[in-house]
Amino acid sequence: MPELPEVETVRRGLLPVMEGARIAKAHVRRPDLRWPLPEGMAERLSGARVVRLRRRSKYILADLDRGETLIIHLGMSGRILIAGADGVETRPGTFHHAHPAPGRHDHVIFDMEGGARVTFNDARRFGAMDLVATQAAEGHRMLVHLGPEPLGNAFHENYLAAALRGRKTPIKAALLDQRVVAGLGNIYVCEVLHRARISPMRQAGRISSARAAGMVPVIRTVLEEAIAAGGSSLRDYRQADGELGYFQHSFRVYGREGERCVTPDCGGAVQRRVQSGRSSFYCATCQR
DNA sequence: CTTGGGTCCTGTGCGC
DNA sequence: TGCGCACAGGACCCAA
Repeated sequence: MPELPEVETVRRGLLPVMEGARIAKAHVRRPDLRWPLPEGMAERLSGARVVRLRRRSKYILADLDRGETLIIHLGMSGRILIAGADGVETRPGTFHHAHPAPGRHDHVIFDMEGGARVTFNDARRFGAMDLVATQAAEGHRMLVHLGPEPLGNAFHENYLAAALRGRKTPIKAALLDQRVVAGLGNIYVCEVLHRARISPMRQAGRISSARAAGMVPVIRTVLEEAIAAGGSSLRDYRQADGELGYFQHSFRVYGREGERCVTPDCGGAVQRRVQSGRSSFYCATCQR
């Protein structure tokens, strides 16, 4: 899926068309995403104004002026595409021809006041949406167990060291555990561990407090660099405006099996190994 | 409680 | 060119 940097990039792309704007009409074309969409979602969204577009971990939250919040998760393959209002009224009475026909995996469409169209597209349908009272959003079952935001103040050296203490699971799995820290996925965990020179197989609880603490600034830096680059474009993921992010060019290990390790004076090679069903890319020479 | 594995779904790219 | 298989950014659910 899009991980935190990609979701943040999507949110930023949506800001100009969604925040402060009214959803003229919402269309649900396929209600069976990961879970069934909430009852009457299209009707409840149509006519509502988005007062704020937030992000929590890999979730986008749209607070509406009706006291409800739309929660969106992109799953593995979810995308949000924006089609501008350009050419909407090529000539009078042709509004319905302004946007091309929806594609096979365009499951939810928001036609914004002003003509822009926001489309949720998700081939694998691991994505999810729910619409709940804004007051209840933080306590939603998808959000309530999330750990701290890695770019927020609650995520700090002492916290991470304590969170890993005593854990027997490999550090790779611990960092993927959204209760430990919220927003990392397979790619960024691989990148973080390489920069921190920690083996993905090392037991989380066997990392010294100092080294555990040292991962905090690495996590922040990797995520901030990725956000600044507009996220990573891999397979079908793109920014909301269709532009490609370019952080994938900055990957040091992810997808680089067989290449030389880029750590100065290391000389090792990047290896791939499956851990609990996910590929870990790492250098066995400098990651310990 | 923690941990590991299977599962949902579709598309793509590779080797033969 | 066609076919089958491995693999893909997530996270829930259940068994041990």
